[in-house]
Amino acid sequence: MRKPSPTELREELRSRGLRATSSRVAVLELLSVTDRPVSHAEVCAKLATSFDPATLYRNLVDFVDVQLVRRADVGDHVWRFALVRVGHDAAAHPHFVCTGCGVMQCLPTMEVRGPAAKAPRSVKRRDVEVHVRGLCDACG
Amino acid sequence: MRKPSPTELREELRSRGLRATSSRVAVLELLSVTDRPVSHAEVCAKLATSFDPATLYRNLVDFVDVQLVRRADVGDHVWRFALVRVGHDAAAHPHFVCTGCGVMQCLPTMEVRGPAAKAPRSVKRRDVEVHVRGLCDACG
DNA sequence: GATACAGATGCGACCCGATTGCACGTGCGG
DNA sequence: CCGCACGTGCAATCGGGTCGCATCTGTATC
Repeated sequence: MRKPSPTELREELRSRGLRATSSRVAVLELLSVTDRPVSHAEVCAKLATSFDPATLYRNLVDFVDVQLVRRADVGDHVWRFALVRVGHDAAAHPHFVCTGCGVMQCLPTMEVRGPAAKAPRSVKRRDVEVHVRGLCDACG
Repeated sequence: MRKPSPTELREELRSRGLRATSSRVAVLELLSVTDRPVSHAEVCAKLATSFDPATLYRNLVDFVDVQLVRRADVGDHVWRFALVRVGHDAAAHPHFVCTGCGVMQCLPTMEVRGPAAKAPRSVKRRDVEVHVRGLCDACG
């Protein structure tokens, strides 16, 4: 993951209507250089010496509110936060979720199909996220 | 959902190596007559006048341990417990999960397909659960 | 049936992630 | 460079999930 410059990060924040505070820049940078969803606890582990855990939490929630970040729950009762990357629509393709360690991975070549007769409207609309849940090779 | 007789429930428990206590019979009956995953809180709402919440919780995890019940997290940070029904393999077909209210629904006609080239082994093995996450018609 | 004991229960305590209230601090539009 | 709306720090709360321990009970055995 490319490390964006502080200026880029600030502009990204400002363009979403958020003030470019130092904690937000730090959190956003952390997310930018990490290619997997991270939990609030992980963010704290990296940044809690500089910022309050509640602040980091609110930063993450703020990012979710402005759609900079997606909040995912992998099944372990811990929210994970991952940058929404341009050209990467969550609804576009399934994602593999390891039920052991929580890592997520794109499955760009796969798709869900079949008659959606009795399915909810959101399925027919393709307005859904598909999670393929199992053990990753490392956990398996 | 058919209501099984207490004797059937007791035998089911005994056959799994669990003692047929009154709380277990009550919880198992509740699960048997409910066709959607229920949370610990819901079980408590029905049975807490007769049994301790911690007991009900332990009953549920006991059931999970002996594979009588499946524990599902729908994304709201609340475990849901659903009876494993014969002839209903969770890996067999996708399940729709409402991200609003948590109801789960089978999508028996749908399937995930496509080249699984870079996918984890568990995907190739089909040893995975597929969740289609979106809003149900009621929440939509 | 009576008995013994492994397993189950009830109660309370505790952990930890999530969330919020409030007083103080600061980014940034004017 | 000023003011204030927005953000932060701190502490407290809340709730689901878990566990320890003393007591009780389902069951195998006699």
